[in-house]
Amino acid sequence: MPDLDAPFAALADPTRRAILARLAMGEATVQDLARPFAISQPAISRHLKVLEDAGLIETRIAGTARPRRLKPDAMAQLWHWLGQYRALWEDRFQRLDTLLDSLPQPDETPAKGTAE
Amino acid sequence: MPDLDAPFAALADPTRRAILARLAMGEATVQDLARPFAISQPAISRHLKVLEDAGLIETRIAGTARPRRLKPDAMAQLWHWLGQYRALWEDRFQRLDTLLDSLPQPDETPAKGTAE
DNA sequence: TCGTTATATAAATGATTCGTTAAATAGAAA
DNA sequence: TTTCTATTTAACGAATCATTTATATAACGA
Repeated sequence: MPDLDAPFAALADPTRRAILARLAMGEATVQDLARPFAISQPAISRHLKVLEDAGLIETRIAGTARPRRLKPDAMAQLWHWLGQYRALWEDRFQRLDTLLDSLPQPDETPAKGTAE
Repeated sequence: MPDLDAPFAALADPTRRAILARLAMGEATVQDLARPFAISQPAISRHLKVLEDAGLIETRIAGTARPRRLKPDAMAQLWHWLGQYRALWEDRFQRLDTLLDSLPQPDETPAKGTAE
């Protein structure tokens, strides 16, 4: 079982998620990634190190530039890990559907729905 | 868009993931959850607070006990967020398959005993 | 070579996290 | 009431994290 701590921790930061969203559109250099943010370039470099240590991105060396690209496998692993629990929320939805189907009319919604 | 920081951060801890795995089998009290771990019960209570603040679990009050139960919706949201990137890793696999199909032979393995 | 650009690393600092033990709270039971 | 049990909260230290500024490295171009 791979290490899940690092990738989950890496995703728990909005700057890093924004970096990933940018990289989903293609390679980008540190400069490209630093530009839209109000934080310094060294801070971006450290975020990139966190992402790379977590296996979420990889680096290519091109002259003095180091374009980063997404490495989606790590995200796929988290996706599958969460999928372990999929039955729980789908079961919940299914039972909710069943409940709704069994209701006579959707006339008025009751108070707050702590679905049990 | 819901807050993703807290749930991702909550999952970046093996003790908390183990707690979730236990709760996937049904409600459990703090005592139940503390037993298998080598850390103190107050430490477990704090982990539970982190999980609850992240929306991953909820608490029911039953006398002096406070059984926790899973709240899978938060995990479903993370699952969907990761699913945004699904095309990337599936595309990667697809291209890998295409590449493999286009190769003439499964080239020689560096191992020596190619038992045929 | 020398200067510029792209990026990383170091040092300093403040915030957060994770664990502990001790004390507080609140219901159950006697 | 008193005492037990379940749990939270407080207080604290060690470790880690995020950010900044300043410095280092490394490749390019003149």
